[in-house]
Amino acid sequence: MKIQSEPFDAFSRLVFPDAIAEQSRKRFAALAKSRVLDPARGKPLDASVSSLVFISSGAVKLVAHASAEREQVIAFYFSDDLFILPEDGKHSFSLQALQRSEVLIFPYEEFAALAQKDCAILRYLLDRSALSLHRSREKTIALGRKTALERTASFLLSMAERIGRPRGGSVEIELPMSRRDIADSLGLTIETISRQLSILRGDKVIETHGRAGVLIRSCGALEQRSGSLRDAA
Amino acid sequence: MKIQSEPFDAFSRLVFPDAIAEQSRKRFAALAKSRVLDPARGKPLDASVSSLVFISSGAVKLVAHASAEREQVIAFYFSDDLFILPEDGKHSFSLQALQRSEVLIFPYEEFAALAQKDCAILRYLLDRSALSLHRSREKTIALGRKTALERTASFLLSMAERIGRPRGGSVEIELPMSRRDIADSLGLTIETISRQLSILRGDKVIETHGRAGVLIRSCGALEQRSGSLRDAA
DNA sequence: CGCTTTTTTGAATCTGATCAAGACAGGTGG
DNA sequence: CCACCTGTCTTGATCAGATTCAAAAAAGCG
Repeated sequence: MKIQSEPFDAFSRLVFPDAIAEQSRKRFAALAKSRVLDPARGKPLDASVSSLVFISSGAVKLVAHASAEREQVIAFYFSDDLFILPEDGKHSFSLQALQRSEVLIFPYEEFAALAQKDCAILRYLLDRSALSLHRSREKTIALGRKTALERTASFLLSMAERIGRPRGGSVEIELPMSRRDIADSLGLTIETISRQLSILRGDKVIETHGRAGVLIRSCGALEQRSGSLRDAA
Repeated sequence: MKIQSEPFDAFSRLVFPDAIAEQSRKRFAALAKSRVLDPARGKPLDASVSSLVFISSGAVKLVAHASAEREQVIAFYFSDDLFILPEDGKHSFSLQALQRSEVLIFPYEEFAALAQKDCAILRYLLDRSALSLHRSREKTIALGRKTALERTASFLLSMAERIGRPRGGSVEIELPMSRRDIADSLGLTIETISRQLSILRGDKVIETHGRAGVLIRSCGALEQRSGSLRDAA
């Protein structure tokens, strides 16, 4: 877990072209609010206006409150992710830390207006936005047409890709989120998540170590259980 | 249903700033493939590469094939909508017409590269992309945490907003999609959709006329049944 | 008007939710 | 260092909402 001493510098290196004027950089910096989010503390984000959020370090969840007791995790985000936090509309949204996280928050409209002077920045935003959209569509498929086991397998594969550490033929994951978070992300209950993990454990596809540790022993076996296209053949 | 004699002109008026150079316009035009999609004909779109699609007239569905017999409708698009058709990855995607539709197809990478010379165009793309993302996230909430009745109510409200015609306090909708399409969009079966519509009809919230005609007699009553936030209060 | 396709309705089944105990991890204080 | 305590996770039994299977009714078309 790397700690950025200067969140804005990390953001700068990723988003800005090398040639950007120092003055321009400063205008963006003036727009940024830097925050440290802690899992213990309350809800950090007023989503009264659409924001652009950059995760400098840590891990967060974007949560939608469907109603009083129903929460839906829209997405998980990790270091170097950049995404749009929507303003509250039919549902209310909030950003919650899974672990201590450093984030940078920009008002979306102002940022886009400023970026309109430099196409490279807009282009970067567009591509990140397209990636978010692609992931959201994959989630739609999972929630709409996959069984509990398939959703769980897909989730593990997605986490392996994003935060896993390859260990020979296996992949080791340290899950920063609880079973409840996983359940709220997959549209299931914690009990169901636990049962699916037990099934995968029984099939020797994964090992679990403590609450957070997961070792994927066979990505192939997991893919077969994930309900993706190639398996239908 | 208006018919555009010149799809590219319609696209042009929406996307390009007035000041765009004629030469630049021509370069975009050279990139565009114009197609007429028909419901009867087979699958029109090779999604071998990411595309940008503009619906000049008509109505289409973006479908993901989860596996042999499982289809998920990712989204419906209507006149003047602009969106990204993803290339095939873990799942395969296709675009299918709900009615005769005129569409414009651009290769995404080439379009974005060309647009990089004009920030206003990139900005338009970004905003449309953000809208797609927002709709996709709303769908995630529906599929993850809503009951069959709530999903059906949300669907009708969304269609009322996008293609409905206000009639006093009511809204009249002419649904271009079949029950199967609705079911595939909401992650349910056609039987369940039919049952939910019957319930809403029984409650005098809607009337149905033939297959396609729906009259929302009370948007408020429908919102109460849609499981959105305000109702929890 | 008759034929095909889509939609509606009904009954049985099943997957995942709910309710209810236990087991385990991991932190705290003796 | 270990016993205890708290919150999370796992497992089991029952329940409910949506699916599946089956058939009838309605819509749209030639």
